[in-house]
Amino acid sequence: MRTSWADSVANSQAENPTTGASDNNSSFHPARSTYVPPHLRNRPPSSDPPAPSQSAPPPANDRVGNSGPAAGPAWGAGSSRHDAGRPGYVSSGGRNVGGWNNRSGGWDRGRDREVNPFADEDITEPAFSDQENTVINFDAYEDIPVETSGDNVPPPVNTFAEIDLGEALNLNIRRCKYVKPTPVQRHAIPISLGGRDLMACAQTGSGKTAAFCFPIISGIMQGQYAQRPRGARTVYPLALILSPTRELSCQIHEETRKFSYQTGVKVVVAYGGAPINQQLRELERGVDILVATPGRLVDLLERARVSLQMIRYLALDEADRMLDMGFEPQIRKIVEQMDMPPPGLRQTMLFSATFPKEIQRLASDFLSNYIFLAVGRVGSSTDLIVQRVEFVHESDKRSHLMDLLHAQRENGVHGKQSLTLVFVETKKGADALEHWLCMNGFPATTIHGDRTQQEREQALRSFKSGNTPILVATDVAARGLDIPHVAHVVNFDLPNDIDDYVHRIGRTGRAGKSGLATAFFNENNLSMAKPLADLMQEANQEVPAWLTRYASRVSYGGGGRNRRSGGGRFGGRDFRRESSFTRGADFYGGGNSSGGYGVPGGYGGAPGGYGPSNGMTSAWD
DNA sequence: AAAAAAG
Repeated sequence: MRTSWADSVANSQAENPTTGASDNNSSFHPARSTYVPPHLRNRPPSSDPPAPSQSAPPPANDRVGNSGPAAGPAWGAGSSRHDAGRPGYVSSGGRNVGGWNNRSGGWDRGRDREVNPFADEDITEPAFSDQENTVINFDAYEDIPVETSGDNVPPPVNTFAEIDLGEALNLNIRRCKYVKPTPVQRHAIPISLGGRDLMACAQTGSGKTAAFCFPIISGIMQGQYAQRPRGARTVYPLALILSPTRELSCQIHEETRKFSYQTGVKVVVAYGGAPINQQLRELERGVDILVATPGRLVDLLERARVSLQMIRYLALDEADRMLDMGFEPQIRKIVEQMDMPPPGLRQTMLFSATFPKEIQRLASDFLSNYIFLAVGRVGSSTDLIVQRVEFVHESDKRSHLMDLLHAQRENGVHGKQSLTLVFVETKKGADALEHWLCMNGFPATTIHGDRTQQEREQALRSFKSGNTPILVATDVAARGLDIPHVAHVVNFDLPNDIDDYVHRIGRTGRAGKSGLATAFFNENNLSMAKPLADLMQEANQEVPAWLTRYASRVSYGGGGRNRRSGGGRFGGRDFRRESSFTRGADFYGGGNSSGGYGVPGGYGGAPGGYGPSNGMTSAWD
């Protein structure tokens, strides 16, 4: 019933044959007609054993790694490698014997208890049987503009096969049915494998988690890390992944577990609102990658149950959020004031769909000689999301929402209602709207920070399963959550920041599928008129004339913080490109005129600087 | 001003 891996390729090619025609700015067009899936690549004409069937995961006690029929086909000798400068790598002539899975630490005994994270795949979405839709529509990503800046940017890859991620990880990639890397993965993975720090700005739903997870897992598998101290009850993770909400941390954990299945790399999640004792027990069983929200991590650090002194990889998901006003002190405490190795001694990766310049400036404190990567337009899935704005007075919002929901119910696809995510401004407002919807016969639930963690997770489960096809949410659900089958995002209350809008609408149109986003605009949202109109225009959306009129009245005080003015097509642009020419002392925190971004060589004509003629590559060139 | 994140 699931399509096979090869069929997925065929399907994704057949589904959307015309996508490539529109964008004249793209300079890279992978030769789709000659595409060969990774498991068929680099294969000598005969003699190699067949690739394993990805529809039949091996039993849970399957031997790990180097032996068995899976070894070989994906890594032909002579395929290009990006292992330069990675300490500890052992080249093994294309057969990956010996370089992998020889970590010390001896918790192999725990491995046979490792729960198969792929086992419950088919029962998690009982309401949706069209499994082929879970395959990413790659053609939707073919023509995406890419911009990189920094010293010696490693070239992108076109397939997973040409990256030496290791047998066990590649097997998991196949189990996940990832056919080929998404644009952000194509660029970010070689950068990370090259040992470089990275600030990456990529559209919502484009596979950022895998982009930072694969190099971490691969690096840990290869690393000959010194025996970690075994302090009384302290654990010493090698990698830390931080995210701004508990649900997102959960999701990253789930995903990372799949990627690390039978690799010997242990992933543990820690977040607030859940009993700490169970998390402590998990930690005591060993942890290589710790996924956490900031508050609970600080708690664990203060109890000395976790030490960061062995951290080799730090990833901040939704990094701009993590560094905004509310979170910044906590993040600085974790990254700068505990025992984490400084930039240069760890590898740091920051990911988000949006990256305002002022946040980039803060973030550069955490980075060393980093590469900036921007993939896609205006931080959004743009073309895949149809955006509508309607003028709705505050008092009319509920009845207007009901009209939308009625229409959607009647248009219901295949008899089942598609999922609708409704964003509101306040927690009280969320409860009130949920109650009203339920009273009016619409099965709704709500997620916000005043609910218990149990309630939050239950709400999300109920929504995902289609049991409660309407979810009323505050911004707690705005970022990162990957909820399949969200057909419609309603901004019942518009946010005050255009970046929040970008993240919210990004809950639909995921994995290359289309989606609809409707915003209710009224006199309370005047400050959003211009940023919203600009964003929609850049995304080739139809902008109502009335909104353009509001937008042209420039007197609204900039409350919407139109960071994109003059910003052009990219959701993110490397702030170093501008600051290196303005040289304002305020950008450098005073006096620190060359090393402020960890960029050796400064900004002048020196080799490795940021002159327009060197140290920069771009997909446009 | 609101949201999130520790209990």
